[in-house]
Amino acid sequence: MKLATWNVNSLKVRLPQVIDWLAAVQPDVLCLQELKLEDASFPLAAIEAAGYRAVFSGQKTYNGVAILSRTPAGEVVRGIPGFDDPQKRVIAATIDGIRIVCAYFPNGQAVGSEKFSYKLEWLAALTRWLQGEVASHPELALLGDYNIAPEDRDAHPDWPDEIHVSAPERNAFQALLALGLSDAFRRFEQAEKSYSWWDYRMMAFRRNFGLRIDHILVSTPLAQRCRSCVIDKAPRKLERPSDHAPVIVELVPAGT
DNA sequence: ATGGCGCATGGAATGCGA
Repeated sequence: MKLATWNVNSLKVRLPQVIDWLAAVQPDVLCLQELKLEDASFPLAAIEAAGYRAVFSGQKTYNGVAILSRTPAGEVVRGIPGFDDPQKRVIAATIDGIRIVCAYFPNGQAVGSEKFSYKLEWLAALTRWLQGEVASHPELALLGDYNIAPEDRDAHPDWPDEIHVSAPERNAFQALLALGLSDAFRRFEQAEKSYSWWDYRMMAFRRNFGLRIDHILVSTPLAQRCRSCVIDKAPRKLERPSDHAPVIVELVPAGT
């Protein structure tokens, strides 16, 4: 079973790439972030024609998240319960017994800014909510664009000591791990300077001037089933790419 | 990184992302 996440930076622009990628990679679940479109504009017909179902929480211009899956999604939750937020950043659903949480974490803009405070409040609310989710759903995966590079090795050595790598953000990431979650990518040997995002400017992708900010955290029962976790750089090499690459985790069947 | 691009909105110039 394959679970994946991809910040597409406009589903309208990236739809052909998403359809091609589904056919090539055949994930069972794909979490999407930054749809940048309203629910009424969600390209459901094209996704169903590709053999997938979808649940989504869209928004004009900014944000917007979706979960695509081969099998039906139940217990759908939009947003963080108890955290009133007009920004559409979270959708959760249960698919084949696994609680899938798809999240587009706030950027934060600059350490100390108003948006940075929002990022930390949002992170605290997410963590609080997930504590209960992990307890009620032993098999849980949190997939998305975290906008946090958890360790120094997750940022290019020349990346400034600012947003995405600050102590409060990294502490918040550790608080998610403390729920009993595990970074699937780090369960395996990986190349040095493995990143999932590269700025469009400055030939950043060619120079590999990037950050690893797209993650898949898994609960202990799922961690034991992880066979691999990879960042797929192929879509970043296409014409008009998203600035993010997809991340894929492969699970072996339960009880094997 | 000083900025550099890409996307959305709206129909030019600006805000935002990371």
